[in-house]
Amino acid sequence: MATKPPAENMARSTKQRTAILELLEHDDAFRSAQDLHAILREAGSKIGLTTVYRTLQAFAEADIVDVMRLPGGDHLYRLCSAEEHHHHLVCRSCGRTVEVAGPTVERWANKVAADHGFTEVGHTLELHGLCAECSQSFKAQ
Amino acid sequence: MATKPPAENMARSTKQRTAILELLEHDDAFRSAQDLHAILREAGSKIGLTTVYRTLQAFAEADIVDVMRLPGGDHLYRLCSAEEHHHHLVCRSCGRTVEVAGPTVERWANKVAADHGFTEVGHTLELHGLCAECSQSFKAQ
DNA sequence: TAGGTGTTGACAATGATTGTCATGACTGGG
DNA sequence: CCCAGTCATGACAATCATTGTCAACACCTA
Repeated sequence: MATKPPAENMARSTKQRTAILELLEHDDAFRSAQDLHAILREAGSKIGLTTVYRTLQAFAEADIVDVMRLPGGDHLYRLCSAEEHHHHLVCRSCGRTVEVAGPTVERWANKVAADHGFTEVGHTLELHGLCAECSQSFKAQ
Repeated sequence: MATKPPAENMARSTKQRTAILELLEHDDAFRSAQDLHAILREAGSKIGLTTVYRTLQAFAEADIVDVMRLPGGDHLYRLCSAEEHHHHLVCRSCGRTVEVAGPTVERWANKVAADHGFTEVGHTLELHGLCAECSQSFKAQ
């Protein structure tokens, strides 16, 4: 897949934004702003941490990336293919991520909410485990 | 319900721990450590913020309270009645909380995980919306 | 190419949470 | 009932991700 233009609703296309996007495209795991910043600096970029944060935020608002929260509270970002609502199944060893549609959960959530008189219901759901490969390694060991 | 002794696996029972527990017992919404600290100080207690944090952490580890994370990343705590695994349906206006069992979700999560070769799967799920009462208020307005 | 405007980046500021450590409060044994 | 030993407390400093600020800069269009 070729690098997309940074975003429709962001006024300008800059080196920094392009660099961040490219990085995300070659990565199928969630990364933190700090991670991405470190990688970019490592690669010789002079990009600022503030910019990385701002850019990722903008991407998130534009639905270009998905955000997830670590137990510690940090934000992780990942380029997402699916357009519609979906959830993530994340390997807690290698970070590999699978996108999962969850019509079952949506229905369940709506029903439960209705049962209790709640309206305007949203939900957050995350699955985490060990992917096939990492399961192997652990077993081998 | 009478105030329970602070905890089986905490060595000592102190005024501070009892105070925190009592507060949680009279509250059916999630509260932050800072909130609880503020309330206790308001009520004349000289309890320290550090203590509140530590106590809540200990309670959480002992499964005396449930923890949830705000989008901002803060921790919220609430005394929980159900012993088994369950989820929460939280009103984002008044904070009222309903405990919800989710066998449907558990099953779904396990199936999805298995389909992708994942093992040792866990999940986090949260429902948030407007409770019946708050829905009314908003409509009226 | 020139200018206006959106972006950047260094730095300071925020704010929740955690670490530290001397002082103080429980509890069981005598 | 009192004492010692140990665990808990609280004031304070330290962390650390994230956000705010603002002058300097880069992109895009005319």
